[in-house]
Amino acid sequence: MGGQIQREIMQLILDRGLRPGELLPTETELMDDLQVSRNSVREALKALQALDIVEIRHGYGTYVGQASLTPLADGLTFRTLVQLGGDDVHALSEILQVREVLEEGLVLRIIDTIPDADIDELDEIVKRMETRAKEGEVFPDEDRDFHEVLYRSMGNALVPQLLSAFWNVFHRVAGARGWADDPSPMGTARRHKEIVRALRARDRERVEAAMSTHFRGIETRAKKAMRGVG
Amino acid sequence: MGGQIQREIMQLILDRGLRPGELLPTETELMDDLQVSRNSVREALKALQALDIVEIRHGYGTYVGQASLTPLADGLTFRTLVQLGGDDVHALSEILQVREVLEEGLVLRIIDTIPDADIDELDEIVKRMETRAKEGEVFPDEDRDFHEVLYRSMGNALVPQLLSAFWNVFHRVAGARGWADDPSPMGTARRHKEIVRALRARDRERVEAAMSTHFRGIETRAKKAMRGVG
DNA sequence: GCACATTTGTGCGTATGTATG
DNA sequence: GCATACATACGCACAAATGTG
Repeated sequence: MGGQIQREIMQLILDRGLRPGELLPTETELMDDLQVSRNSVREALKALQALDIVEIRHGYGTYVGQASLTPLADGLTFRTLVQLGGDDVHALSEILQVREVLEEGLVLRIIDTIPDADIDELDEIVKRMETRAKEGEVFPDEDRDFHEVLYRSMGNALVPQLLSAFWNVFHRVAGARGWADDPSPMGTARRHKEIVRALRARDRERVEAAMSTHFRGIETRAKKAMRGVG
Repeated sequence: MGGQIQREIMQLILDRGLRPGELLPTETELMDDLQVSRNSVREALKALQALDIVEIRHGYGTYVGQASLTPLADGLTFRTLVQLGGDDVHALSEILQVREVLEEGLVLRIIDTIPDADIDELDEIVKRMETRAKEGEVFPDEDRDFHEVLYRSMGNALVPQLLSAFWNVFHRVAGARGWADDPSPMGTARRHKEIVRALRARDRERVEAAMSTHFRGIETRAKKAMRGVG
């Protein structure tokens, strides 16, 4: 089997109780431990690096990785581009649909419990969005921060990583295809502002409507981009 | 940069418009095209294989992969085990929480549109569950099929893959930790049956309640397992 | 700044395993 | 069985990056 050595290295990490950030044995030591050649060790490490299970630093050593969702973003990006290449724009709307279902469900779970401090922070982010929008600029970083702060109070580390992965796919595909930036930053800022207002009012129906409107905005923007270039 | 050759190979696939299942250039051809050694090509291919972007068949050739969510399942499994190793059972409940939000949102989107034929198929799956449960057996395959058929009518290929990835993580972690199987197959079958009944009645509130109960069952089962062994 | 050891990165040669004709 | 073509695996040598003294 090709993935045998990979599994042995993963098991070695688990057996020795190594934690993310800690140093792995050197390639030479792994050769001795697993009784395989250096090339085989390196191929296994490269595969594990692609999964963010290990992190390799030239001239220093190999660490246990964070097992982030980077590989998910990589895989989905490639998957989308390959399908777009075959004249299929369906893949991107599938990702958008999953993200929408997730966020509309998530926001209802935090509506009663999100601290006022977090809502204040969302307000600040929206203010920055508005400032940039007035100058005709786009604000991908603020957009990213917004959705991260929104679900921070859940204490679920997987949620922001998953959303971030979807977000990355969307923007990387847009970049690779040469699509234009958000054509209406003012509208995007306004839709985020309405989410914050609805949240502050702790108004369930209004929050649902605001989040739904937010995603209609993204959908429109994506379809425009596809028509415009693709 | 380490991932340079990987990106070049990905770009090569996109540039040549290769589709999943099609044959890539041989390693020798890639050496010539990219002007790098065989080892470098192989390490890049191994990394892409880990992401399911290429598929390597010994003695035959390298194909464009399906870009499935296998890497997500691998990464989340490792992530969970590493954190459990550090006395942290939080990671698994995070995954469960995301899956719950997803499924509770998804089921409301198909409630009015799922074809009667699919509901009939769900009924058949539940009947198989009951048969096995009566014999004291567990039914992981039927469980898997149930949630796949449930969302089939959405026409979103990402949904079942994502749910399947989460499902795999859950069961692989359980296996690696030596946790016991479902202690109450009858209860699990009953909860699935109620979902089908609520769906057939197209009763929104009842479906929500049934899905929520279903996840309370999984949660209980997981917590029991953790207490029992971990 | 400099020399040195350690570690990962790259390249090449060769032998072996596997599928096709 | 044999020949061919390909992937797989191993071992060695040297280059490049990093940390230490």
